[in-house]
Amino acid sequence: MTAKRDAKREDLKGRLIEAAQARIQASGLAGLRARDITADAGCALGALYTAFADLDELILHVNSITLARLGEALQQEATGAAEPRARLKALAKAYLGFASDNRMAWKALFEHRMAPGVAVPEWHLAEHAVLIQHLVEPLAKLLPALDTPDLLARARTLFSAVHGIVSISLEDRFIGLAPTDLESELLGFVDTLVSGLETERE
Amino acid sequence: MTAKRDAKREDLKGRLIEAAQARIQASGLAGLRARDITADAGCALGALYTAFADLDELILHVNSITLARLGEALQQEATGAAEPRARLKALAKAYLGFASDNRMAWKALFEHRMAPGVAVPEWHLAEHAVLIQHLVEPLAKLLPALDTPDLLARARTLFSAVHGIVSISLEDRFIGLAPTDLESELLGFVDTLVSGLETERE
DNA sequence: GAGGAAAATGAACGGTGTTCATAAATTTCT
DNA sequence: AGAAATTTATGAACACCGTTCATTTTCCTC
Repeated sequence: MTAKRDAKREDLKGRLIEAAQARIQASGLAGLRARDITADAGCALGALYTAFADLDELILHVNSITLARLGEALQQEATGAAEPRARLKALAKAYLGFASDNRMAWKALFEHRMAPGVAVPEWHLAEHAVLIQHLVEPLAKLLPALDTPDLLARARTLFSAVHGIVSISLEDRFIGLAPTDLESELLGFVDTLVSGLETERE
Repeated sequence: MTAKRDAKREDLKGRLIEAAQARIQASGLAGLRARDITADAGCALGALYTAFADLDELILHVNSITLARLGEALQQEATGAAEPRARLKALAKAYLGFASDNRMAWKALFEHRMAPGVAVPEWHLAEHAVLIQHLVEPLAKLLPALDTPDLLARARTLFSAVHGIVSISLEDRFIGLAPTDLESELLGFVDTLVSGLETERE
Protein backbone atom coordinates (compact mmCIF):
# COMPACT_ATOMS: atom_id res chain seq x y z
CA MET A 1 0.00 0.00 0.00
CA THR A 2 1.52 3.27 -1.09
CA ALA A 3 -1.31 5.43 0.15
CA LYS A 4 0.68 7.73 2.38
CA ARG A 5 3.29 8.34 -0.32
CA ASP A 6 0.68 9.30 -2.89
CA ALA A 7 -1.20 11.43 -0.39
CA LYS A 8 1.91 13.37 0.51
CA ARG A 9 2.80 13.76 -3.13
CA GLU A 10 -0.63 15.13 -3.99
CA ASP A 11 -0.56 17.35 -0.94
CA LEU A 12 2.79 18.78 -1.99
CA LYS A 13 1.59 19.35 -5.53
CA GLY A 14 -1.49 21.12 -4.20
CA ARG A 15 0.50 23.37 -1.88
CA LEU A 16 2.92 24.28 -4.69
CA ILE A 17 0.09 25.09 -7.10
CA GLU A 18 -1.66 27.18 -4.47
CA ALA A 19 1.54 29.05 -3.60
CA ALA A 20 2.33 29.69 -7.27
CA GLN A 21 -1.25 30.85 -7.85
CA ALA A 22 -1.00 33.33 -4.97
CA ARG A 23 2.37 34.63 -6.19
CA ILE A 24 1.05 35.10 -9.72
CA GLN A 25 -2.03 36.91 -8.44
CA ALA A 26 0.20 39.20 -6.38
CA SER A 27 3.17 39.90 -8.65
CA GLY A 28 2.38 38.37 -12.02
CA LEU A 29 4.20 35.73 -13.99
CA ALA A 30 7.37 37.80 -14.25
CA GLY A 31 7.73 37.96 -10.47
CA LEU A 32 7.46 34.22 -9.99
CA ARG A 33 10.49 32.65 -8.22
CA ALA A 34 11.02 28.97 -7.43
CA ARG A 35 12.53 29.91 -4.05
CA ASP A 36 9.50 32.02 -3.09
CA ILE A 37 7.03 29.32 -4.09
CA THR A 38 8.78 26.57 -2.15
CA ALA A 39 9.17 28.84 0.89
CA ASP A 40 5.43 29.63 0.81
CA ALA A 41 4.57 25.95 0.32
CA GLY A 42 6.79 25.00 3.25
CA CYS A 43 9.14 22.68 1.41
CA ALA A 44 12.71 22.66 0.18
CA LEU A 45 13.73 24.18 -3.12
CA GLY A 46 14.45 20.80 -4.68
CA ALA A 47 11.03 19.41 -3.73
CA LEU A 48 9.47 21.41 -6.55
CA TYR A 49 11.33 19.21 -9.01
CA THR A 50 10.08 15.99 -7.44
CA ALA A 51 6.49 17.15 -7.98
CA PHE A 52 6.85 18.83 -11.38
CA ALA A 53 9.34 18.57 -14.22
CA ASP A 54 10.08 22.29 -14.06
CA LEU A 55 8.51 25.68 -13.35
CA ASP A 56 6.73 25.64 -16.71
CA GLU A 57 4.76 22.54 -15.79
CA LEU A 58 3.72 24.12 -12.50
CA ILE A 59 2.59 27.28 -14.31
CA LEU A 60 0.61 25.13 -16.74
CA HIS A 61 -1.31 23.67 -13.82
CA VAL A 62 -2.04 27.11 -12.41
CA ASN A 63 -3.27 28.19 -15.84
CA SER A 64 -5.44 25.08 -15.94
CA ILE A 65 -7.22 26.19 -12.80
CA THR A 66 -7.59 29.72 -14.14
CA LEU A 67 -9.10 28.37 -17.36
CA ALA A 68 -11.55 26.26 -15.34
CA ARG A 69 -12.63 29.32 -13.34
CA LEU A 70 -12.95 31.37 -16.53
CA GLY A 71 -14.94 28.55 -18.09
CA GLU A 72 -17.38 28.59 -15.16
CA ALA A 73 -17.80 32.35 -15.41
CA LEU A 74 -18.64 32.04 -19.11
CA GLN A 75 -20.90 29.03 -18.55
CA GLN A 76 -23.10 31.06 -16.22
CA GLU A 77 -23.65 33.72 -18.87
CA ALA A 78 -24.07 31.20 -21.67
CA THR A 79 -27.18 29.71 -20.07
CA GLY A 80 -28.86 33.09 -19.63
CA ALA A 81 -30.14 34.89 -22.69
CA ALA A 82 -31.45 32.84 -25.58
CA GLU A 83 -31.06 35.44 -28.32
CA PRO A 84 -27.66 35.20 -30.03
CA ARG A 85 -27.00 38.93 -29.79
CA ALA A 86 -27.73 39.15 -26.10
CA ARG A 87 -25.82 35.96 -25.35
CA LEU A 88 -22.70 37.04 -27.25
CA LYS A 89 -22.77 40.38 -25.46
CA ALA A 90 -23.18 38.66 -22.12
CA LEU A 91 -20.22 36.40 -22.89
CA ALA A 92 -18.04 39.34 -23.90
CA LYS A 93 -19.01 41.19 -20.74
CA ALA A 94 -18.23 38.13 -18.62
CA TYR A 95 -14.85 37.74 -20.32
CA LEU A 96 -14.00 41.36 -19.62
CA GLY A 97 -15.23 41.01 -16.05
CA PHE A 98 -13.10 37.95 -15.40
CA ALA A 99 -10.05 39.56 -16.97
CA SER A 100 -10.23 42.69 -14.84
CA ASP A 101 -11.16 40.82 -11.64
CA ASN A 102 -8.31 38.31 -12.10
CA ARG A 103 -5.92 40.41 -14.08
CA MET A 104 -2.62 38.73 -13.26
CA ALA A 105 -3.93 35.17 -13.51
CA TRP A 106 -5.65 36.03 -16.79
CA LYS A 107 -2.53 37.66 -18.20
CA ALA A 108 -0.52 34.57 -17.27
CA LEU A 109 -2.73 32.52 -19.60
CA PHE A 110 -1.38 34.35 -22.61
CA GLU A 111 2.01 35.65 -21.47
CA HIS A 112 3.40 32.27 -20.58
CA ARG A 113 5.76 30.73 -23.13
CA MET A 114 7.18 27.24 -23.09
CA ALA A 115 10.92 26.69 -23.41
CA PRO A 116 12.11 27.06 -27.03
CA GLY A 117 11.26 23.99 -29.07
CA VAL A 118 8.87 22.60 -26.43
CA ALA A 119 5.22 22.46 -27.49
CA VAL A 120 2.29 23.19 -25.20
CA PRO A 121 0.87 19.80 -24.07
CA GLU A 122 -2.22 18.57 -25.85
CA TRP A 123 -4.37 18.46 -22.72
CA HIS A 124 -3.70 22.15 -22.09
CA LEU A 125 -4.49 23.16 -25.66
CA ALA A 126 -7.81 21.34 -25.26
CA GLU A 127 -8.60 23.44 -22.18
CA HIS A 128 -8.09 26.62 -24.18
CA ALA A 129 -10.37 25.35 -26.93
CA VAL A 130 -13.29 25.27 -24.50
CA LEU A 131 -13.37 29.07 -24.49
CA ILE A 132 -14.32 29.06 -28.15
CA GLN A 133 -17.00 26.41 -27.80
CA HIS A 134 -19.28 28.81 -25.94
CA LEU A 135 -19.42 31.02 -29.02
CA VAL A 136 -20.34 28.28 -31.49
CA GLU A 137 -23.94 27.82 -30.38
CA PRO A 138 -25.07 31.45 -30.63
CA LEU A 139 -23.11 31.87 -33.87
CA ALA A 140 -24.88 28.82 -35.32
CA LYS A 141 -28.25 30.45 -34.67
CA LEU A 142 -27.00 33.60 -36.32
CA LEU A 143 -25.48 31.82 -39.34
CA PRO A 144 -27.57 28.69 -39.97
CA ALA A 145 -26.11 28.16 -43.45
CA LEU A 146 -22.55 27.51 -42.19
CA ASP A 147 -21.05 24.05 -41.65
CA THR A 148 -19.09 23.13 -38.54
CA PRO A 149 -15.54 23.99 -39.71
CA ASP A 150 -16.65 27.43 -40.86
CA LEU A 151 -18.53 28.00 -37.61
CA LEU A 152 -15.44 27.08 -35.61
CA ALA A 153 -13.34 29.49 -37.65
CA ARG A 154 -15.86 32.32 -37.05
CA ALA A 155 -16.00 31.52 -33.35
CA ARG A 156 -12.24 31.58 -33.07
CA THR A 157 -12.09 34.88 -34.95
CA LEU A 158 -14.73 36.43 -32.73
CA PHE A 159 -12.98 35.24 -29.59
CA SER A 160 -9.66 36.61 -30.85
CA ALA A 161 -11.21 39.98 -31.61
CA VAL A 162 -12.83 40.29 -28.19
CA HIS A 163 -9.66 39.08 -26.53
CA GLY A 164 -7.64 41.66 -28.45
CA ILE A 165 -9.91 44.50 -27.34
CA VAL A 166 -9.79 43.42 -23.70
CA SER A 167 -6.10 42.64 -23.86
CA ILE A 168 -4.84 45.89 -25.33
CA SER A 169 -7.09 47.94 -23.10
CA LEU A 170 -5.85 46.31 -19.90
CA GLU A 171 -2.21 46.84 -20.87
CA ASP A 172 -0.34 50.08 -20.43
CA ARG A 173 0.93 50.15 -23.97
CA PHE A 174 -1.77 52.38 -25.41
CA ILE A 175 -3.62 55.21 -23.84
CA GLY A 176 -6.12 53.47 -21.61
CA LEU A 177 -9.87 53.82 -21.49
CA ALA A 178 -11.82 54.18 -18.26
CA PRO A 179 -13.21 50.75 -17.24
CA THR A 180 -16.79 51.85 -17.82
CA ASP A 181 -15.93 53.18 -21.27
CA LEU A 182 -14.15 49.95 -22.06
CA GLU A 183 -17.25 47.90 -21.30
CA SER A 184 -19.57 50.00 -23.44
CA GLU A 185 -16.97 50.05 -26.21
CA LEU A 186 -16.69 46.26 -26.11
CA LEU A 187 -20.45 45.71 -26.07
CA GLY A 188 -20.85 48.21 -28.89
CA PHE A 189 -18.31 46.28 -30.88
CA VAL A 190 -20.21 43.01 -30.44
CA ASP A 191 -23.43 44.80 -31.38
CA THR A 192 -21.89 46.11 -34.57
CA LEU A 193 -20.44 42.75 -35.53
CA VAL A 194 -23.75 40.95 -34.94
CA SER A 195 -25.53 43.56 -37.06
CA GLY A 196 -22.98 42.92 -39.78
CA LEU A 197 -23.56 39.18 -39.62
CA GLU A 198 -27.33 39.66 -39.83
CA THR A 199 -26.95 41.98 -42.82
CA GLU A 200 -24.69 39.59 -44.72
CA ARG A 201 -27.09 36.71 -44.14
CA GLU A 202 -29.78 38.40 -46.22
CA MET B 1 34.97 70.01 -29.71
CA THR B 2 33.58 66.64 -28.70
CA ALA B 3 32.79 65.46 -32.20
CA LYS B 4 34.79 62.25 -32.13
CA ARG B 5 33.28 61.20 -28.78
CA ASP B 6 29.74 61.71 -30.00
CA ALA B 7 30.45 59.97 -33.28
CA LYS B 8 31.84 56.90 -31.53
CA ARG B 9 28.97 56.89 -29.10
CA GLU B 10 26.39 56.98 -31.89
CA ASP B 11 28.29 54.34 -33.82
CA LEU B 12 28.29 52.05 -30.78
CA LYS B 13 24.57 52.60 -30.21
CA GLY B 14 23.88 51.81 -33.83
CA ARG B 15 25.91 48.61 -33.80
CA LEU B 16 24.20 47.48 -30.59
CA ILE B 17 20.73 48.17 -31.97
CA GLU B 18 21.56 46.36 -35.19
CA ALA B 19 22.97 43.36 -33.33
CA ALA B 20 19.95 43.21 -31.02
CA GLN B 21 17.61 43.49 -34.00
CA ALA B 22 19.34 40.57 -35.75
CA ARG B 23 19.23 38.45 -32.60
CA ILE B 24 15.52 39.17 -32.07
CA GLN B 25 14.75 38.33 -35.69
CA ALA B 26 16.66 35.04 -35.33
CA SER B 27 15.68 33.81 -31.88
CA GLY B 28 13.01 36.15 -30.54
CA LEU B 29 12.96 38.32 -27.47
CA ALA B 30 13.33 35.35 -25.12
CA GLY B 31 16.65 34.33 -26.70
CA LEU B 32 18.22 37.77 -26.33
CA ARG B 33 21.47 37.80 -24.32
CA ALA B 34 23.57 40.83 -23.43
CA ARG B 35 26.75 38.82 -24.03
CA ASP B 36 25.63 37.76 -27.52
CA ILE B 37 24.68 41.29 -28.51
CA THR B 38 27.96 42.82 -27.37
CA ALA B 39 29.96 40.04 -29.03
CA ASP B 40 28.11 40.63 -32.32
CA ALA B 41 28.57 44.39 -32.01
CA GLY B 42 32.29 43.94 -31.34
CA CYS B 43 32.45 45.61 -27.95
CA ALA B 44 32.86 44.62 -24.33
CA LEU B 45 29.94 43.51 -22.19
CA GLY B 46 30.03 46.65 -20.07
CA ALA B 47 29.93 48.92 -23.12
CA LEU B 48 26.21 48.18 -23.50
CA TYR B 49 25.60 50.02 -20.23
CA THR B 50 27.51 53.10 -21.36
CA ALA B 51 25.23 53.41 -24.39
CA PHE B 52 21.91 52.39 -22.79
CA ALA B 53 20.59 52.30 -19.25
CA ASP B 54 19.79 48.59 -19.53
CA LEU B 55 18.62 45.90 -21.95
CA ASP B 56 15.05 47.23 -21.81
CA GLU B 57 16.09 50.57 -23.24
CA LEU B 58 17.94 48.84 -26.07
CA ILE B 59 14.88 46.70 -26.83
CA LEU B 60 12.74 49.83 -26.86
CA HIS B 61 14.94 51.27 -29.59
CA VAL B 62 14.68 48.07 -31.64
CA ASN B 63 10.89 48.20 -31.24
CA SER B 64 10.99 51.83 -32.36
CA ILE B 65 12.56 50.80 -35.65
CA THR B 66 10.07 47.96 -36.05
CA LEU B 67 7.20 50.38 -35.48
CA ALA B 68 8.62 52.74 -38.08
CA ARG B 69 8.84 49.93 -40.64
CA LEU B 70 5.31 48.81 -39.78
CA GLY B 71 4.14 52.39 -40.10
CA GLU B 72 5.63 52.60 -43.60
CA ALA B 73 3.93 49.37 -44.63
CA LEU B 74 0.58 50.69 -43.46
CA GLN B 75 1.16 54.11 -45.01
CA GLN B 76 1.55 52.55 -48.45
CA GLU B 77 -1.84 50.85 -48.15
CA ALA B 78 -3.52 53.87 -46.62
CA THR B 79 -2.93 55.98 -49.73
CA GLY B 80 -4.40 53.37 -52.07
CA ALA B 81 -8.12 52.80 -52.04
CA ALA B 82 -10.40 55.73 -51.29
CA GLU B 83 -13.45 53.77 -50.17
CA PRO B 84 -13.42 53.16 -46.39
CA ARG B 85 -14.26 49.49 -46.71
CA ALA B 86 -11.49 48.77 -49.21
CA ARG B 87 -8.98 50.85 -47.29
CA LEU B 88 -9.69 49.19 -43.94
CA LYS B 89 -9.37 45.78 -45.58
CA ALA B 90 -6.09 46.82 -47.23
CA LEU B 91 -4.77 48.01 -43.86
CA ALA B 92 -5.75 44.78 -42.14
CA LYS B 93 -4.10 42.77 -44.89
CA ALA B 94 -0.96 44.86 -44.64
CA TYR B 95 -0.87 44.40 -40.86
CA LEU B 96 -1.17 40.65 -41.25
CA GLY B 97 1.47 40.66 -43.97
CA PHE B 98 3.93 42.60 -41.85
CA ALA B 99 3.31 40.38 -38.83
CA SER B 100 3.96 37.16 -40.70
CA ASP B 101 6.92 38.54 -42.66
CA ASN B 102 8.56 39.93 -39.51
CA ARG B 103 7.14 37.58 -36.95
CA MET B 104 9.78 37.80 -34.24
CA ALA B 105 10.23 41.57 -34.46
CA TRP B 106 6.47 42.05 -34.48
CA LYS B 107 5.98 39.74 -31.49
CA ALA B 108 8.63 41.68 -29.59
CA LEU B 109 6.47 44.80 -29.89
CA PHE B 110 3.83 43.26 -27.65
CA GLU B 111 5.71 40.65 -25.64
CA HIS B 112 8.20 43.08 -24.18
CA ARG B 113 7.51 44.16 -20.59
CA MET B 114 9.31 46.87 -18.67
CA ALA B 115 10.73 46.13 -15.23
CA PRO B 116 8.02 46.13 -12.53
CA GLY B 117 6.97 49.65 -11.63
CA VAL B 118 8.73 51.22 -14.61
CA ALA B 119 6.41 52.83 -17.15
CA VAL B 120 6.92 52.72 -20.91
CA PRO B 121 8.46 56.10 -21.93
CA GLU B 122 6.11 58.66 -23.38
CA TRP B 123 7.97 58.88 -26.73
CA HIS B 124 7.49 55.16 -27.25
CA LEU B 125 3.79 55.25 -26.40
CA ALA B 126 3.43 57.97 -29.00
CA GLU B 127 5.00 55.70 -31.62
CA HIS B 128 2.40 53.03 -30.90
CA ALA B 129 -0.40 55.53 -31.22
CA VAL B 130 0.50 56.12 -34.85
CA LEU B 131 -0.83 52.68 -35.73
CA ILE B 132 -4.30 53.77 -34.74
CA GLN B 133 -4.18 57.04 -36.63
CA HIS B 134 -4.37 55.26 -39.98
CA LEU B 135 -7.78 53.93 -39.05
CA VAL B 136 -9.30 57.26 -38.05
CA GLU B 137 -9.67 58.70 -41.53
CA PRO B 138 -11.60 55.82 -43.14
CA LEU B 139 -13.68 55.43 -39.97
CA ALA B 140 -14.57 59.12 -40.10
CA LYS B 141 -15.95 58.67 -43.60
CA LEU B 142 -17.93 55.70 -42.39
CA LEU B 143 -19.24 57.42 -39.26
CA PRO B 144 -19.56 61.14 -40.06
CA ALA B 145 -21.70 61.83 -36.99
CA LEU B 146 -18.98 60.93 -34.48
CA ASP B 147 -16.73 63.46 -32.75
CA THR B 148 -12.97 62.98 -32.44
CA PRO B 149 -12.80 61.22 -29.05
CA ASP B 150 -15.41 58.69 -30.14
CA LEU B 151 -13.63 58.15 -33.43
CA LEU B 152 -10.36 57.52 -31.61
CA ALA B 153 -12.07 55.00 -29.34
CA ARG B 154 -13.58 53.16 -32.35
CA ALA B 155 -10.22 53.18 -34.13
CA ARG B 156 -8.47 51.75 -31.10
CA THR B 157 -11.13 49.08 -30.73
CA LEU B 158 -10.87 48.11 -34.38
CA PHE B 159 -7.09 47.96 -34.20
CA SER B 160 -7.27 45.82 -31.07
CA ALA B 161 -9.71 43.42 -32.70
CA VAL B 162 -7.58 43.00 -35.83
CA HIS B 163 -4.47 42.66 -33.70
CA GLY B 164 -6.16 39.99 -31.58
CA ILE B 165 -7.14 37.96 -34.63
CA VAL B 166 -3.64 38.14 -36.10
CA SER B 167 -1.99 37.62 -32.74
CA ILE B 168 -3.85 34.50 -31.62
CA SER B 169 -3.59 32.95 -35.06
CA LEU B 170 0.19 33.33 -35.24
CA GLU B 171 0.66 31.78 -31.82
CA ASP B 172 0.63 28.04 -31.14
CA ARG B 173 -1.86 28.28 -28.31
CA PHE B 174 -4.97 27.49 -30.35
CA ILE B 175 -5.38 25.20 -33.29
CA GLY B 176 -3.84 27.18 -36.13
CA LEU B 177 -5.38 28.16 -39.42
CA ALA B 178 -3.57 27.82 -42.72
CA PRO B 179 -2.08 31.23 -43.70
CA THR B 180 -4.40 31.60 -46.67
CA ASP B 181 -7.46 30.82 -44.52
CA LEU B 182 -6.27 33.33 -41.96
CA GLU B 183 -6.17 36.12 -44.52
CA SER B 184 -9.66 35.44 -45.86
CA GLU B 185 -10.98 35.06 -42.32
CA LEU B 186 -9.47 38.42 -41.34
CA LEU B 187 -10.78 40.21 -44.43
CA GLY B 188 -14.19 38.64 -43.91
CA PHE B 189 -14.17 39.95 -40.36
CA VAL B 190 -13.43 43.51 -41.52
CA ASP B 191 -16.16 43.19 -44.14
CA THR B 192 -18.70 42.11 -41.55
CA LEU B 193 -17.74 44.88 -39.16
CA VAL B 194 -17.97 47.55 -41.85
CA SER B 195 -21.39 46.23 -42.86
CA GLY B 196 -22.45 46.48 -39.25
CA LEU B 197 -21.24 50.06 -39.02
CA GLU B 198 -23.12 51.00 -42.19
CA THR B 199 -26.28 49.35 -40.89
CA GLU B 200 -26.16 51.13 -37.55
CA ARG B 201 -25.68 54.49 -39.25
CA GLU B 202 -29.09 54.29 -40.82
C1' DG C 1 11.82 -4.29 13.40
C1' DA C 2 15.32 -4.74 9.38
C1' DG C 3 16.37 -3.81 4.80
C1' DG C 4 15.44 -1.58 0.59
C1' DA C 5 13.17 1.90 -2.21
C1' DA C 6 11.48 6.35 -2.81
C1' DA C 7 11.42 11.16 -1.74
C1' DA C 8 13.04 15.49 0.67
C1' DT C 9 16.96 18.31 1.39
C1' DG C 10 19.89 22.40 0.39
C1' DA C 11 24.55 23.22 -1.16
C1' DA C 12 26.53 23.56 -5.56
C1' DC C 13 26.39 24.43 -10.79
C1' DG C 14 25.96 26.95 -14.90
C1' DG C 15 24.00 30.98 -16.80
C1' DT C 16 21.73 35.57 -16.44
C1' DG C 17 21.79 41.04 -16.27
C1' DT C 18 24.30 44.53 -14.10
C1' DT C 19 28.19 46.92 -11.58
C1' DC C 20 32.73 48.72 -10.74
C1' DA C 21 37.79 49.34 -10.09
C1' DT C 22 41.09 49.73 -13.61
C1' DA C 23 42.94 50.86 -18.13
C1' DA C 24 42.60 53.26 -22.40
C1' DA C 25 41.18 56.99 -25.15
C1' DT C 26 39.78 61.63 -25.93
C1' DT C 27 39.47 66.42 -24.83
C1' DT C 28 41.14 70.57 -22.59
C1' DC C 29 44.60 73.54 -20.81
C1' DT C 30 49.07 75.92 -21.00
C1' DA D 1 52.50 69.98 -28.95
C1' DG D 2 52.75 67.99 -24.60
C1' DA D 3 50.66 67.33 -19.93
C1' DA D 4 46.72 67.13 -17.07
C1' DA D 5 41.90 66.19 -16.65
C1' DT D 6 37.88 63.92 -18.00
C1' DT D 7 35.28 60.70 -20.20
C1' DT D 8 34.72 56.02 -21.96
C1' DA D 9 35.86 50.91 -22.62
C1' DT D 10 37.02 46.88 -20.29
C1' DG D 11 35.96 42.24 -18.35
C1' DA D 12 36.31 40.16 -13.79
C1' DA D 13 33.22 40.04 -10.00
C1' DC D 14 28.45 40.22 -7.97
C1' DA D 15 23.77 38.95 -6.95
C1' DC D 16 20.29 36.21 -8.43
C1' DC D 17 18.00 32.83 -11.28
C1' DG D 18 16.32 27.77 -12.51
C1' DT D 19 17.94 23.32 -12.07
C1' DT D 20 20.73 19.24 -10.42
C1' DC D 21 22.57 15.81 -7.30
C1' DA D 22 25.00 13.51 -3.43
C1' DT D 23 23.24 12.94 1.01
C1' DT D 24 19.85 12.34 4.56
C1' DT D 25 15.37 11.23 5.90
C1' DT D 26 11.01 8.95 5.35
C1' DC D 27 8.15 5.30 3.99
C1' DC D 28 6.90 0.59 2.26
C1' DT D 29 7.68 -4.41 2.19
C1' DC D 30 8.69 -8.63 4.41
